[in-house]
Amino acid sequence: MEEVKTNFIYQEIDKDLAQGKNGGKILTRFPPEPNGYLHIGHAKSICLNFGIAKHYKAACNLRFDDTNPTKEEVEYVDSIQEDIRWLGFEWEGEPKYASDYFEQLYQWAVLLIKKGKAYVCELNAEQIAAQKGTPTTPGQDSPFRNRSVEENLDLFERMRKGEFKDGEKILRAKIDMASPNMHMRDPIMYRIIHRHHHRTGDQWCIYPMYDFTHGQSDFIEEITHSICTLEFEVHRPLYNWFLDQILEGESAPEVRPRQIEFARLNLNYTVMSKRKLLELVQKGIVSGWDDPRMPTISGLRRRGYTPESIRMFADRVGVARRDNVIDLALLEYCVREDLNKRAMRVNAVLDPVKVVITNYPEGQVEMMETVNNPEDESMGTRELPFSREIYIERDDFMEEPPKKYFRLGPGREVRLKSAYIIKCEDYKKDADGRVSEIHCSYYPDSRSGADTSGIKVKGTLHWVSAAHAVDAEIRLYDRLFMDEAPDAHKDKDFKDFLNPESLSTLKGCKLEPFLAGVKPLDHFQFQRLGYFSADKDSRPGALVFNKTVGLKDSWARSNK
RNA sequence: UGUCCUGUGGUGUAAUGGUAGCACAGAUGGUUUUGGUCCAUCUAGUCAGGGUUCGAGUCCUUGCGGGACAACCA
Repeated sequence: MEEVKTNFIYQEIDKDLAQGKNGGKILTRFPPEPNGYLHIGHAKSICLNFGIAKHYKAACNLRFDDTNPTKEEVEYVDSIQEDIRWLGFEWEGEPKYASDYFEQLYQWAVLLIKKGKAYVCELNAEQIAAQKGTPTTPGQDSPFRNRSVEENLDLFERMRKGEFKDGEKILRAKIDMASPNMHMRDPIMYRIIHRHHHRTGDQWCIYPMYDFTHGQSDFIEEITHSICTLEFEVHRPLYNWFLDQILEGESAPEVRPRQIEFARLNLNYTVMSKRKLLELVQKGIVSGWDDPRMPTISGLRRRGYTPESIRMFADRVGVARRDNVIDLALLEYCVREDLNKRAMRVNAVLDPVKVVITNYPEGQVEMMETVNNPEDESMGTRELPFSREIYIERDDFMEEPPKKYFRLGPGREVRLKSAYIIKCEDYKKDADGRVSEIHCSYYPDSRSGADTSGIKVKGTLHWVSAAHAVDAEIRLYDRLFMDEAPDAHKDKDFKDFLNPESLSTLKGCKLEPFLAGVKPLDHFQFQRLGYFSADKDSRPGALVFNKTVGLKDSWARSNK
């Protein structure tokens, strides 16, 4: 039962299939450049490409677009694979690399030179920019545009041999310097970069540009549908032009890749460009690519998001061609939706205040049975220790509570979840006027599951037994940026909108003893608070939890 | 003052010439030993004008709004 939402890309593929294109074959690809970690925007693309493969019972390749050794690193290659697998997808065969095709690409470049469709140009970057024109004015031909084929061949071969320095020469396609499409104005095919490449080592000192690489790599792999984001739309004529050139005079191939663009994902209160995310990492504004405030896959994972929740999100945002900004609330909804059904309910008190149950026998401990997840009976039950002194949330007591406050206050009664009903008899304050201890009585005949007291209360509180509680550090997160579109302000840097309170670390939190032995990335609902999971920094005796997302809180909302 | 893309509730996304639907967000009520979940109800939309048609969100046209394109990045 694949409930894949339909979108225009599926419709285009269906049309191609109906026309008998590509021999009925479907093959997609996910083509990251290994120059950063994957983020939630990539997750949309991954779910789309792998989702199409799954829907059509076809496959999806993973191909690293590694044509720029100045930016790419093995660390990124590894993290990308880990993230895709974690999301629940498996690519076809071994990971592929554009660098696997360097020799073939070189031969195709030679072919273009021989056809008089490419030339070696000696203009520098500024000169090229200057003669390129603007979107509204045509460019001018390079003085090197009409070199002989022989000279171009010789020069290009010497470029490969390393006879020239970086930037000294480039290979350009000879198309049309007056084209209204800037990308058709004799685009650069190869540039000289004397730099070690993470896979080909020092074998090459010339590297093909994206435009001369991507379409041909798709062709080599027999990708049928090359799906990318909207900014590549203006590249499509060039994508097709290069394919036309290398296919000219050949018999028609079985598969001719087709580029289709869709609108990238934008999230409010978030930046999504790898360049900006890298800056946050490099400047130490966040702790790393996997900082739980980052919109990276690794950040979301550490934050406690599940692969299922991210896939659900990708499914719900849809795929179209118009620009969009998705509300962060939808992402949060998806993770709540998933975790609600799966997360074990436990008790944790983030900001503890002690309650002494004055009529409860000193030294007595009762084990209270409690359900692990009311949404899933199969998750069973467990026992919680109850004793004379417990902790409750400081928020759950008010000296002068308003009428609609259902929690504890002088003379008020509440249910302790899975335990007794208590009544507040008295409380103490410290020198600063802070409530330091609350004294309550309990109703022995109100025990959960065996309540014969007949008392009705409006509120139920979570709690932990003071003597049995384990301490933990809990990290709470708020959005990283205070502005809905931090990178959309012309005169301001996106970092001007950083939220100084995006991380708050709580120490001395009190957890029920069950939590002492949990593993990182196990998901829990801290009853009445939200979803949490143990951080990778967590150690036995020094527990650390991350708040993934809070529960919906209509009380807090109505009090705003 | 170019070329291309794109305009459907607050935010997304369907409707492929035939009843504008779904989700999130928001509001209200019910259930509840989580102020959660769940259930019910409500709010709110085709950018504007003209045209074609029995019938237009959809096709044509003219405007207007938004976006992309001038890296030896991808």
